[in-house]
Amino acid sequence: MLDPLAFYKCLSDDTRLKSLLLITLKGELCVCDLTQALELSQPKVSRHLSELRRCELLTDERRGKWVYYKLNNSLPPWAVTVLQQTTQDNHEYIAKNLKRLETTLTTTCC
Amino acid sequence: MLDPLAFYKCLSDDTRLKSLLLITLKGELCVCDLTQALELSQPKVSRHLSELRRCELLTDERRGKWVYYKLNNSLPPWAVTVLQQTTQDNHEYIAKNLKRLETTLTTTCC
DNA sequence: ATCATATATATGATATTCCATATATTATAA
DNA sequence: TTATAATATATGGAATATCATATATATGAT
Repeated sequence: MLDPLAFYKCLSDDTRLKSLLLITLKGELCVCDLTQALELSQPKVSRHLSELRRCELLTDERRGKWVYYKLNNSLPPWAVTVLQQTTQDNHEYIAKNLKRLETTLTTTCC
Repeated sequence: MLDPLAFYKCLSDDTRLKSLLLITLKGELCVCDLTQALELSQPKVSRHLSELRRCELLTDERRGKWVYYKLNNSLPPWAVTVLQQTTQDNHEYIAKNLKRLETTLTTTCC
């Protein structure tokens, strides 16, 4: 049931941490949203998201062509607190990506 | 001023995470306390503590033969919250080490 | 056929570990 | 007082393990 070490290993990579914080903030995002927001290759983003899914931090849901990721509903409360607190107090860390996310979301995404 | 990625990289190793949680719980501990509690080699513990100091999560203070480590007073509040919340809700993760800590602390430590 | 996403493999980069040794402090003996 | 030993901690260097990346390819939906 998610030990803290596995959890923090997930947070210890730039791509995964930013993805988690953006998803925490936005509720859910698809792979292409994150690919654009983070300015990274699709395989790279996909690979990290799949790891976050494997560790049960995220769940995925396909809707048409897109696959949306959101926080796993069964995350323990302490983990949710950690993600929310980190998101709240580190806005600069994701500011640039958030901005890109917002401008590409208004236009069509992928 | 401590970015979240650097912080979580520090928490992504078993030795470092357990050391941090034990120190969060106990206030301060010396290297030999941790060496015994974690049942690890002295150089291994020392190396990880020195990294936590380098990243400014911990500060050290020599008192006689012993070097005591505690949480850095200038840790940002969100980081303190994360450590406290993690310690509180993951007691099983450090239960065995805590027990060892308590039995060796009563006798002379090193 | 096209678009979005996932995976496999090879490779490179980083982190971790161990062993031996160095330094620092204290205690003890001559 | 100096010399020596004992204990606590830190570090250099080599061996190993772990992780991240790019490229190529595969799958699945429209």
